[in-house]
Amino acid sequence: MVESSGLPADAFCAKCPTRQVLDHIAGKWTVLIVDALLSDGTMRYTELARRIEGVSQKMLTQTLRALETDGFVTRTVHPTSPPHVDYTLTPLGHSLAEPITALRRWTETHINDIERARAAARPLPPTGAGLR
Amino acid sequence: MVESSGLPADAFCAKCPTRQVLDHIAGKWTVLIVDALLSDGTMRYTELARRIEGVSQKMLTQTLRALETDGFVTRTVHPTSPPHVDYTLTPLGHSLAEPITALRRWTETHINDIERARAAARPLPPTGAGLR
DNA sequence: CCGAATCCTGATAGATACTG
DNA sequence: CAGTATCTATCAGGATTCGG
Repeated sequence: MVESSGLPADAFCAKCPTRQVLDHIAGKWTVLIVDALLSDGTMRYTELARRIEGVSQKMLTQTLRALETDGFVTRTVHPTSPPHVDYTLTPLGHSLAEPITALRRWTETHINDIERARAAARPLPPTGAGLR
Repeated sequence: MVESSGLPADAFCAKCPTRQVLDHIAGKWTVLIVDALLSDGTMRYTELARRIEGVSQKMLTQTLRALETDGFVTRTVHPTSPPHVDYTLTPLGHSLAEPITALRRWTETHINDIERARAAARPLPPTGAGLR
């Protein structure tokens, strides 16, 4: 597996472009956006905003633009009033959707085990999950 | 699939614990750490630091602790001098490794398509994908 | 009204230095 | 060796604003 700069794709190497892409994909909202578009086909901006609870307009726009430049979604503006913007997955986006859906599914399936592990790990967690 | 609080697991719902877990898993370093532990079995702190280029000590520690409380890795301290700490995947961690590895593999496989899309999208920045 | 850009502020990642 | 403490740069989120 060799990419255009002639080096092997290796996500463990900080320099490899794979790393940047992985960082995008691993982003908080990417999983949910791609997943939503996979199940619904084409969605409008506000449909996505409503579907993905808790996302801000800023992050939604920002993530969608990143997905667009990476070639995962296409953005179609209908010059109507009120404005109408459609987002849909490209073939590349569809192929990305597979591992991404697998990840969300895994999480939903194993949430019980994880919550049990959390309870067992720390019998008294007040706040601040990280180290501080 | 119903979790302990009696609600269906739904990552699209902001309240669902699945969301928090997904945020962890989708974190920048989690993918690389779990993946490294999968291939190497057991690794020491500095082995992980060396393997995963670009990770800071802070983020490595923080991510490892999160993985530990979520039940994905076990942390074993050998009371020797110098200190010796081993990290290894739990069975739950192993099962998580499958979708995570799939994601990294996908990225490494499709990096060509993505870079092509990026070049086509805008003759400008690769990483500054945010809106400005 | 929808989609998005801007400004402001609190949280978070990262670099560096220090410690048992 | 394996972290911790601290400081700083960066980024996410909220509110507001704007253009069609």
